[in-house]
Amino acid sequence: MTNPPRPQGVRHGARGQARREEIVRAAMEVIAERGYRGASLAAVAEKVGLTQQGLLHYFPSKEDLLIAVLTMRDEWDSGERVIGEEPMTIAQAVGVVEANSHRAPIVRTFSALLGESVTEDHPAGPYFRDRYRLVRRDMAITLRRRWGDRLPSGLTPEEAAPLLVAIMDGLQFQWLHEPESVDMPASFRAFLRLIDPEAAA
Amino acid sequence: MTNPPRPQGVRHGARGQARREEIVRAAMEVIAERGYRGASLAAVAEKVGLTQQGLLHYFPSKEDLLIAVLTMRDEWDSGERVIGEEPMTIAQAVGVVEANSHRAPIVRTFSALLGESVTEDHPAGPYFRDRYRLVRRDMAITLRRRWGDRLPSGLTPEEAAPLLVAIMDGLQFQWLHEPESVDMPASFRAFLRLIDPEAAA
DNA sequence: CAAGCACTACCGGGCACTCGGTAGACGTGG
DNA sequence: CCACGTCTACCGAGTGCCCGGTAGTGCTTG
Repeated sequence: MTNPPRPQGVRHGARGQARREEIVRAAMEVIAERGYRGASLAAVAEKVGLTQQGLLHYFPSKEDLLIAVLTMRDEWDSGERVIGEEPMTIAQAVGVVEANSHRAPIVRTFSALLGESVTEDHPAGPYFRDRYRLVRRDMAITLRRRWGDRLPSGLTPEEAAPLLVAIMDGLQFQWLHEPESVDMPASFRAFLRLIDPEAAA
Repeated sequence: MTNPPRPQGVRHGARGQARREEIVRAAMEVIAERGYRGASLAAVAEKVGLTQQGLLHYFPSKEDLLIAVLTMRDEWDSGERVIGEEPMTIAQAVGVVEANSHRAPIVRTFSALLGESVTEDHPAGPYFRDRYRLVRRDMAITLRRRWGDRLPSGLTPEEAAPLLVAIMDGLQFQWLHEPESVDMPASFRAFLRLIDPEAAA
């Protein structure tokens, strides 16, 4: 990882960086509760014991805060992997789904953002478009490495990749709406059995 | 007073009903552009050549308007079928996906609403929860009628139903973000091949 | 003392919704 | 046939609230 460039404008010390992370986490919570549009800076500020204007010291605009949330997610769920370098394995994908099933608030945050992002000129629009592009490409690579140009079910990796991504997103919405009726990890594994009946994942 | 009045408040004539439909369509457009939270009554009113107050004459609150949008969708895509009576066939599902791929604005409207609906106390929350419940149940029935208790791939209808629903929702988000990179109907058919390699849809 | 940090005070605007009206269509009875 | 009351349709003005963002000021700490 290269040296993180100065955000812009104000420079922040070590203590400031910790505060920034605290703020981003609070922002994720508020977004989970009310969406990005419904999230007010004042509500985020209150969670970390600041006034709205104090918060604006760290993030000069609401959109900057959103970008920080999105960025943190990338650093987060990429875990050890360096983003855009080595795609995650199928086993790792199962792990992510499993982990998500214990982190409703975070899943809610990004599902809400995904939904909003399809509206016109939404600040998270480009993020999700680029992310989908990347994830589909990586997933196709992963599938090809494991099964070659034809999956057991006869699909090409390029056909299956968008389906895998769609399943993950789609299951999250059903699960968020009725957790007791949808077993997300089990459903995901069922889908993997669809791809390869032999695999134990 | 003793006389139980129409739903509440104002009664509307035939001309009024036409106006109401016009308003609901305009509301769908505005929601597609800015989400429910971002949609202002004034913007909807302007689209149909009314003031915001004139609009409130037809729908006493913003939430009432949302409910009308949701209701219209049910009447709409249920088409000939009576909702909750006869579940749609696989072929009909393919038809819906095909049709959706030519109706980006409507897909955008409901994808945006689905996203928002996972936030706390969102007025569309109960709608989507009930809808998912119903659609999963119906889909399981459809799958069982067609393939019995085990699909060719070995899954039970109850395991496959949430996956089918998830695929439809998930593909929509990818497609909305990059239509030229995602062939929604083709992907959906690919998924059906996953379920039954023999089937031609 | 300067930079980081957080505040008070303020602003312009948008929001859903209310109140109180007006204009026209329509049916009824004198 | 026309006055009258009622009903639908709509608008102008206003209310209270919340929003993101700006300006300026002072505390604290390395």
